[in-house]
Amino acid sequence: MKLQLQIKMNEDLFLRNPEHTELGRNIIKHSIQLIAQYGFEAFTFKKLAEDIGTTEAGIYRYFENKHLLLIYIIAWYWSWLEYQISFQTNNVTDPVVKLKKVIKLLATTVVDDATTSYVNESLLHQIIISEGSKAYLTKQVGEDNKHQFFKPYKDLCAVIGNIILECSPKYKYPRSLATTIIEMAHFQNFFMINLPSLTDFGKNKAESEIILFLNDLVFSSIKKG
Amino acid sequence: MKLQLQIKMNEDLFLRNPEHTELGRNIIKHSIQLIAQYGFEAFTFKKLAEDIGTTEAGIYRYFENKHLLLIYIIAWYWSWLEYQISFQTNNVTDPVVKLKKVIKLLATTVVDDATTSYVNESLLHQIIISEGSKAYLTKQVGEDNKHQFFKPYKDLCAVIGNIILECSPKYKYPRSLATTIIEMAHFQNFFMINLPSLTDFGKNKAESEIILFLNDLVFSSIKKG
DNA sequence: TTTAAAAGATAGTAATGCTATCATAAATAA
DNA sequence: TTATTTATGATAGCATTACTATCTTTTAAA
Repeated sequence: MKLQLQIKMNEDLFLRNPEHTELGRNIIKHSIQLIAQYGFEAFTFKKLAEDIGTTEAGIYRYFENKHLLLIYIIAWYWSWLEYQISFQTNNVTDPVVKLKKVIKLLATTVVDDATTSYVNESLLHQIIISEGSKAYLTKQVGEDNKHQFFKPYKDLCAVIGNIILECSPKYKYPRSLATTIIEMAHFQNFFMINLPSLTDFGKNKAESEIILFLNDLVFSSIKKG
Repeated sequence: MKLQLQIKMNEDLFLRNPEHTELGRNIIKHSIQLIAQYGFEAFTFKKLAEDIGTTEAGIYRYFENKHLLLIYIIAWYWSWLEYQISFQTNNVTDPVVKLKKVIKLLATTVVDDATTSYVNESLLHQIIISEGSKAYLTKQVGEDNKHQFFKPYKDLCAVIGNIILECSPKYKYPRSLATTIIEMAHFQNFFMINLPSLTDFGKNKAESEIILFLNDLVFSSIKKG
């Protein structure tokens, strides 16, 4: 049985739907590779076009600019991750077990998912860590938000917030704790690799330790009164 | 009694020390204003030069590029904040009281400090919130780190980590918790203003609630076992 | 098989991110 | 005080980036 996972993306993100054409799928695939390789600042549509073997103008027919392309692939990731979470926590009744699974999913380097042929989730996870917050840390955040570009991130945050409430119905800050888990799963990873003295994981550089830290943080917060 | 607070900056950050000349101090002053106004991406040396009334080439005599200028002003802020913390927690013996003061200092919008004539700390605080992580979320982070550009941030993290250990000597993740407090003090603020559904502070939009959240997070983590 | 949609090829333009040079003003040392 | 270093101003230029426009050819759906 071979399944293709399809994620419905916000139409305002693109001029032409990249999923519908070979070139479009190549834009997604190669932009993930190039952003992971060069970083978002040094990534240009010209390099992307050369990498694909098309022209700059060709890319502009799909995406207005590189910022919207970044938001696209990041939004795709959050949607994909929400699906992963709902899949992996399906039939799990204990919310504590659910929350632990969520933390593990957030903090673990993803393996490439074969049901999405042109997206390399592993590279995408690296992009989320290094470039993820650049999607919203801009002056246009308000405009972008009006277009609902951050809905997948918000939905994920709501899902996690609800699991937190299942664990501890009286906990006062489920959403802020959810964003804290999400952001810290990535920031601690970035720091561990690049600025290890900002963390307590410099010696082993193991994701498992980030998971232990996050579990400790989350469950001591929500378990008490 | 009039005091001038002087912060010793890393010499590798600039070509010519901006503190030593009128133009240099203008570069710092106006870059803080313009980055706060336009955001870092839209900020250019040309706009800065026009704003000051000098030429682009003039700016380049002080800073190699805008990324190093950003690191400069952010590093300045962390150094200034570490000084504020050491000043405000001086003579405080109870580490819990100290840590609460630190959280408050991190999460509260700064008022302009008159002892630093050409730096507007209030605007700088806004820049830290929106642009702070862009200083290190780059492909050059390793190179920049070799030059010790992030030392002020690391020092602050160490100071806070030590206060955490004073509170709870057996706590396992003092540095990661310190970076979590620092980053979340700013991210929750950004979210509260720009993407409020990612937080639990959307209704009142009050910094005091972020402080309550962080206090709850931190003290439940370190108080047990 | 026509015809519309997508892609390729090429050009061009304003802004960005620099570097270089030469003249002048201001500060400092001889 | 003069000499000379140091900082600034003024101007030019250049490669890259971030687009927009147009025209032709290929591909694919009606």
